[in-house]
Amino acid sequence: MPELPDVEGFRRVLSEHGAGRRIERVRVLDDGVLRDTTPQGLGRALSGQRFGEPGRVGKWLLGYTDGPTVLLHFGMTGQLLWCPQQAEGHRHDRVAFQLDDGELRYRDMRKLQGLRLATDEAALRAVVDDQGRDALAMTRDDLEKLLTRSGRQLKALLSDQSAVAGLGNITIDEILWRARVFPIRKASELGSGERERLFAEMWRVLDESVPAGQVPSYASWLTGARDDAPGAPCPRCGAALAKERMGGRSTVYCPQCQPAACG
DNA sequence: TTGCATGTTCCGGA
DNA sequence: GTCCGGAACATGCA
Repeated sequence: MPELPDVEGFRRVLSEHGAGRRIERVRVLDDGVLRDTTPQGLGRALSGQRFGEPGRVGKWLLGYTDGPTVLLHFGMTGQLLWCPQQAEGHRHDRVAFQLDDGELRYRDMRKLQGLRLATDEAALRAVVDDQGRDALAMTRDDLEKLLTRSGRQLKALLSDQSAVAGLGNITIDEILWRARVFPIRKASELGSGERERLFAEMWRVLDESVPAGQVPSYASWLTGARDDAPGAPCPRCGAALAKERMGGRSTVYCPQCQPAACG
């Protein structure tokens, strides 16, 4: 699940329930998600601190406090939930930040990523500086430069978090399908009309997804048909959708709307 | 039992 | 240096 829109949703959860509140205690239920700290270290660093207004860069949620910053990455299966007191536990709860009337729980089945603790500016920078311009902050000019200067395949380029931060597999397929561009076209070989469509559709997909806290599954979107690909009809033209591995990721596209040859 | 999954990182090779 | 594919990570499901 977690791509930029999802992480924006988790940021809202942290903002609504955590900002300005004191962390009474940190419960680490599975230290397999701690990347550069220990249960004791995390507890010592954060207990007694107050959460500030959280931030986000790409798929990283930045949990600022009066002191250190806790950085959360959700991998493919992570979530952040607000659980009032007495709420039942879940087998995939990994870390819980206890506040006075409930707790914020980091839940993650696969533990592909996890939590990091940044105790100073340099540690925070180390993570943030690896990220490219956040997709939501990208201007037309930013994307223009990125595309014209790179000979890489679009799918791979847009998946690269150091190039554009926040886009994930589902979002990228959706954007490329709406812009009618074949996923492995070389970025620098796109025409100006195609670059313009890419920017417009990136903006539209994010604009509709961010308030929803996920890339929504609509019948008129590729998302509504992709689970049944290959073979499911393209919501736009009815041709059979294709599903192939491109740029190292499973990719769904419409051979009719997104022809491999320049169009 | 096998293959696949919406993420990232590391490695070898072109 | 750039780019690509493949494997690895941990877990559940069809």
